[in-house]
Amino acid sequence: MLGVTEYTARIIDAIKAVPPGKVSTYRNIALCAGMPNGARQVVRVLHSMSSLHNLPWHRIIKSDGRVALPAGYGKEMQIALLRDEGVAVTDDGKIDLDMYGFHA
DNA sequence: GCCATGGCTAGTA
DNA sequence: GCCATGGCTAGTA
Repeated sequence: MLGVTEYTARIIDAIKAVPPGKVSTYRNIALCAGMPNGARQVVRVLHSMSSLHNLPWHRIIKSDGRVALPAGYGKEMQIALLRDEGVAVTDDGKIDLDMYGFHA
C-alpha cells in the first residue's frame, strides 16, 4: 500500500474493519495489527491518514471508553457521528465498551 | 521531534 | 505527571 509499512497497512485494515454502530480502541486496533504496544501508531495513522484512506476515525476511542478528541477540536463531531450510527454516547463522550465494542 | 495513548508512580488530601 | 513505543516528516548537512 503505497510505501507504507506492513504494520501501517495492517492498522489501516483493522480500522476499516470496525462496522457502523460499533467502536474499537487504539489499543485494540494496535493488537489486531500485531503491535501490542502500538497504540501510538494508531494515533499517528488516524491523525495523518484519515481523510486519505476514508477511515472511520470516529469509531476509534480510548480504552477507558471515552472519546479522545478534546472539546472544540472534534469531540462534538465524533459524538454526533456515533449517535447517527446508533451508538449511545453521553454528553461528555463516554461509551459502554461492553455493549458497543467491536472484536474481530 | 511529532502524534487523537496507555500504564505506572509519586505525592497530596 | 512521566515516559516507552514506532513510524513519519520537517528541516538541516
